[in-house]
Amino acid sequence: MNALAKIDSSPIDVTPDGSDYETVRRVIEMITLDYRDQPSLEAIASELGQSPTQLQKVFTRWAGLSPKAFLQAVTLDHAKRLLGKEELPLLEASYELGLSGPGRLHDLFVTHEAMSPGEWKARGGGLTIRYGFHSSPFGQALVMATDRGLSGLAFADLGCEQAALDDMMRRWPNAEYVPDQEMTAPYVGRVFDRANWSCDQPLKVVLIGTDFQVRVWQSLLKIPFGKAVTYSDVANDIGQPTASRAVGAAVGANPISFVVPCHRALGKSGALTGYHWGLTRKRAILGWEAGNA
DNA sequence: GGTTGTCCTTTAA
DNA sequence: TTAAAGGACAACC
Repeated sequence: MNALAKIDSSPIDVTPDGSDYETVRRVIEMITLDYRDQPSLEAIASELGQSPTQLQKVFTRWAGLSPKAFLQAVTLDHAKRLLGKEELPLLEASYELGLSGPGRLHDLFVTHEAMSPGEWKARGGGLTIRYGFHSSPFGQALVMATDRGLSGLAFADLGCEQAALDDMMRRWPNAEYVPDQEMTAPYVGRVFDRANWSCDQPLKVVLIGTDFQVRVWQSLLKIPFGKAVTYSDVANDIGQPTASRAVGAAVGANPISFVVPCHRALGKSGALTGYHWGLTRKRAILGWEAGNA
């Protein structure tokens, strides 16, 4: 608790555009709330008490897209395009690159290791997890790491940090948690700045979950930037074509959001079906990827 | 759009 | 080991 207080008083703003997210979030909410009568830029701007040009600037800086283009990028139509016709071969193709050894999983270049079932059963017992809050392009980011690598990444809107922390701590109740912003800070720059995505220094992540969950997450890691798959695609990929619904549950339990790109999993129709940290954020991330492709 | 069918994981006896 | 509950689904009114 006092840990939180300390965090609040000394936020580390690693990403300069982090504060833009609050504006962007509200724009997205407005757009999707009444998408039928597409509000004009002027209408949105006045609602937020900003000038249209100012809003345009913030938006473009954040997304790499104008509000209008962003709007396009978040439509059902565009989602279907992400799914594409050739998404299955794509999965197959990257398959052999996959699980053995440090490969090019994820454009972020991730090496991962999974916890053993025994470690999972211990519910994090014997594990020391260091954590810290940092601002990110998608709101406050809660970063968690063990000495073996990144183990958790969660999001929270301003003022809701405690809820996110509770949520994450509930997953591994027996672990020991130590607030340590200095230790977690470097991950933020590493993860959210594409310039730092390279294979020279693969990002180490630790997947803590059941066997099934880990298989699902590994499958997600193979989805390239700017692409998307359906839940049934993932089910196919792990060799259990009828388990799409269980896949959904596993995707939802993903502890390292963004890095494990659970936002690139869509319903078969291309509809965004759900997101643990809020649908708005899923839209934001997808739109951001469209603008930073 | 809502509603139902199905099937697999999880969790708790 | 078994049983019950329930899903970020998908298909079908």
